Amino acid sequence: MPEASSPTQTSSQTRADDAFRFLQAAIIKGELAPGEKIGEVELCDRFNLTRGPLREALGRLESRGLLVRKPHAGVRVVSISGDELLELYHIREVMEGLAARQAAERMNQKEVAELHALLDGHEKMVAEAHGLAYFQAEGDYDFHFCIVTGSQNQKLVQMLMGDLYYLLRLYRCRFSTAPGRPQKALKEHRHIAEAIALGDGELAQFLMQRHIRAARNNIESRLKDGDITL
Amino acid sequence: MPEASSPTQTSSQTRADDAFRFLQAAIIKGELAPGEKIGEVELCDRFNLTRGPLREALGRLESRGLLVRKPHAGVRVVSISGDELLELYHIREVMEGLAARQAAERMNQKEVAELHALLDGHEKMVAEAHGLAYFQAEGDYDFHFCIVTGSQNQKLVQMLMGDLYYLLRLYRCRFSTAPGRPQKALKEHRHIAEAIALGDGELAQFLMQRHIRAARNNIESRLKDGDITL
DNA sequence: TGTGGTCATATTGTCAACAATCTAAGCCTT
DNA sequence: AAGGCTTAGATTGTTGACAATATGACCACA
Repeated sequence: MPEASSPTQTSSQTRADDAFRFLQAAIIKGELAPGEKIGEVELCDRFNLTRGPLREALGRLESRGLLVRKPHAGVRVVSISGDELLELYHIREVMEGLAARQAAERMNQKEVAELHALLDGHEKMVAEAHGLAYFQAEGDYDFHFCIVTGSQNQKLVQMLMGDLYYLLRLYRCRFSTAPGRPQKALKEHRHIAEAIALGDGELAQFLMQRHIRAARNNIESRLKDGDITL
Repeated sequence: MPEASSPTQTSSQTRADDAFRFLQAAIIKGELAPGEKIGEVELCDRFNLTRGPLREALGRLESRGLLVRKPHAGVRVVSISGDELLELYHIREVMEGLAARQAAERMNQKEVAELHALLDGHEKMVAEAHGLAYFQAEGDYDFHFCIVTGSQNQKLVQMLMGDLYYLLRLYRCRFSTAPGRPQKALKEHRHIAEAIALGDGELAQFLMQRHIRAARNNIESRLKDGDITL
């Protein structure tokens, strides 16, 4: 069992917050593997926690879908099937479509300029990777994150960030990029950003949905081809 | 402070489950009012719980958006603004649209027949209320619940049931019915069910989205007219 | 060898006590 | 009267011990 991310002292308000962060990071990094059964006592030893805050963190991670808890029997890291992954993409499609529409209606000029600048940075990145990768850093530098935030629909942000994104991140690095896909994805991002800049909500929604549907179709065909197993 | 729902002994697996159920019911019934600050010790006295399971229940309710917790400062029942309510309806529109589409693709003939029977029962109910109300019991007898379940998209069910429906139920009984609206809503339900029976996912999605948009528009105009304050 | 029963141990759920933090009341100054 | 400071008490967060439940090892029997 490799040693997990080292917990360093931080400015969080509660130990439960710490616990949540440690565990989530360990899950996303695969240090706690999908399907793996994990025990409270072991986790407490490993992350230097006591059971109270740990249990609270487990509850939060459960509500995010990252863990599956069974009363009296313990906790497993979630493991989702190919079909379930595709269902997540269906949900993502409609929700991010809505986010793009609302972003088009609500983002101001400064924010739109920042979005374009973000894409300029991404374009440089793709070029440096010789078109072989389009890796987006998490958080503020992620295109999708910026659109969802730009929707200014707090509940939508919360649901996507809380319920979907972390779950999807368990799997994202599994999909090596199809040839030419980074440039294409970047172009699609550009089109979406342009629709948003024009305030054309309907078009932004349409383009975002198409973009995510393309990703879903890609995953679906690769699952069928047996290129990927989950 | 009126006495809350009486906790009766049930067959749940943990006291945390009990606590969750008691509290959720009290919130939905308005016994714990929107915006109200609630204290752990008081809740323990009231529901005959200890703080461990109670805190776990509070965490779950927080993740469902029914409570707002602030570290070291306590818990409040959520209170959402008119704008926030309308945002929820936007989300509901796209997600239930997806649910209707997937239900059209996946529900079998028996399930579709049950859906029609459900609507027959609703029609009788509306007639008995002389067109003045279209009250749907929660759970299995709720049209929307049946559609979402019929989508067979587990994550979608979970997100709608876990993140949206209970929140919306805090507010539903606030909206007295516009004249003629029950019959209209029932007719819209019928159309949706017919599209599902035909397996026409696109039409089912369109009709469901229109149905929910109508509800949102109704709420929006009444908020603007000052008919309703939250 | 396979199946069922028993029991010890490990693990999860709960409890009560202690620690940490916040809030409101009281007092003093302007 | 209003504002600021201090402190006691209330409340929330954590801890460790005990209770409840599940699991796996071992044994007996067919």
